[in-house]
This record gives sequence, C-alpha cells and structure tokens, in this order.
Amino acid sequence: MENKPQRMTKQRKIILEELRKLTSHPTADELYEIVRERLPRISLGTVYRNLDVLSENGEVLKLESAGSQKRFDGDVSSHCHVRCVNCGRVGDVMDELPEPEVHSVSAPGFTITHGATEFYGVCDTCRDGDELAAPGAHRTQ
Amino acid sequence: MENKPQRMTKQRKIILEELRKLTSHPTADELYEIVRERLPRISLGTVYRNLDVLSENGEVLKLESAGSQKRFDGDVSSHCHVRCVNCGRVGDVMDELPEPEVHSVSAPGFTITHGATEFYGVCDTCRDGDELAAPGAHRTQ
DNA sequence: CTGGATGCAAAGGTTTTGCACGCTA
DNA sequence: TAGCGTGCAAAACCTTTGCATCCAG
Repeated sequence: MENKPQRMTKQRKIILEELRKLTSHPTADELYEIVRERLPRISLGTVYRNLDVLSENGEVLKLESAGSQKRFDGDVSSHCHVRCVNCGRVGDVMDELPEPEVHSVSAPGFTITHGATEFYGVCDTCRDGDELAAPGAHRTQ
Repeated sequence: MENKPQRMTKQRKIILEELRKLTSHPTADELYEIVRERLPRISLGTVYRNLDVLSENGEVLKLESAGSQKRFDGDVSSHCHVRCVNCGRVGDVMDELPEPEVHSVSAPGFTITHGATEFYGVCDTCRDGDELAAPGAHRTQ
C-alpha cells in the first residue's frame, strides 16, 4: 500500500500536480474539470483510476468521511477536516490535535487500528444563503 | 430539524422499531430486507424516504461517514463508531469519550458547530479472511 | 517491446423521484 | 376529507469496467 506507482504518465503527473495545488478537497469530477484545461482529451475514468492508484500509494488522501461523493486531498500530512453539513464541502482545520488514543477504547467485533477527529459545520457559501453557489446543495429542511 | 413527523404510518413505525432493535448499523437495503419480513409489500423507496424523515427529526442517525453506502443507527445517544476499512461495517465504541473541543479550533471558510471522534479498523469477519462473508468486499490490495 | 495506462462508452450499484392510489389524522 | 405517504418503476447520480489502442520504461 506504499509502493510507488509503476508508471508516471502525463495524466497521472498532472492530476497529482493539480490536486496538490488545491486546498479545496475536490471531488473526482471537480478535479476532472480542472485537469481538462491542461489535458482536454482526458477521461473521467482516468481521473478515478489515478486517484485510486495514488491514494493506495499514499500520495493523496481519499476522504471516505465525506458524505455521498468522495473527496480527495493532495496534502497527506496529518491534519483534521471540517465538513459542511449542507453542501459537503471539506476544509482543513488549522490547529494540531492529538490523535485519539486507540488503545484505551474497545469495540466488540472490531480491531481498531486508528482514530480521527472530525468536525462539522457550515461553510461560508452556505451560511451566506446562496443555494446556487453550493453545487448539488439542497437545503436540509 | 427536530419537529415530529406528521404521520406515523405502519411502515414508518416498523422501520423505526426494527432499526432500534439492531446494533448492526444496517444499510438501507439491509433494513429493507428485515422490514420486508413484517411488511412484504413495502418498497425500498419507502425505506429510504422514511429514513430521511426520521433522521431529519433526530429519531435515527444517518451515518454519512461510511464510504459509499450509507448506514443508519437507531441509537441516537452520543457514542463513537468504528468502521471496517475493508467492508464498511460499522460498530459501536463502548467507552465514553469527551467530545472534541470545538471552540479551540479554527478552519478558514467554515463555522464549526460540532466534532466527533471516529475510529477505523477491521471487523472480525474480515480479519478471519472470508471475503464471501463481507458483502461487497474486495480486498484492498 | 511489453504490459500498464488511456479514452470511450456501457454497465453497475445506490439513492431519488414522478405518478396514481391509499390511508392517517 | 385532505394531503402526506406508499408502491412501482424509471431516472439520476456517482463510480467502475471491458476493450481496443497507446505509450512509458
């Protein structure tokens, strides 16, 4: 799970570059749109395949904890995330927090390997009330 | 987000009852199969619709943090979860943990409202190596 | 050269939705 | 009785995959 990818293709290189430029934790198709400006003929499938490979190699983070649509993070260093409960956008938490103590907790039927602290809230775009600016948003209630 | 549902139909009542009986944090279709034993003519769409209503009313928990398929929890009291990184199953952590301190953290562009500690690991079924018993599982590597 | 990677498009899995009818309050 | 809720099926949505071709090493 930490072995380097076999081939560094143009596509893989540019996907990685663009993801690392961003702090926005894009979804696969958001990244696809961005990469497409440099590689107009790239396909969405290629973006998905590369994000898979890169996350298995530990070069990017696949944020499972992000609701329906997966999001990706080019910053692999240990840090916490906030998620907008309205639109799903993910942000970085600036402060360093201690990793949850794994050895002190028990869960029947599970072998716990690690823990994470996650935050929830509302992003500025959603707080300011414009539903249009929140992609795929539908007001909760 | 905390108003009671307008009507307590047979379907809604039984869905809630069955979910509260379980500690397994089922997916919508797992719950559908269970409820179907009591209401053979119920539809999957109804299960989804009711889980939405019930979670908006705070009667059940919708566990967004569960990868591709969503899971639901009939136990609304504050407790932490473990997630199997192999098959996605969710379990309860027995120990009480302090809620992360929200006021001490900052995230640009976000208004943080609450935090949660989440754990990851492997469930017994996956540890024991039988891929067949893990629904939809595919070994990571 | 060779086998991993790509583009394309189709398939797959999960969740949502339109519609006519049913049933709770 | 009014109008929310239901069953059914189709649609929508996100992600994965098969295949012929391409290209990095």
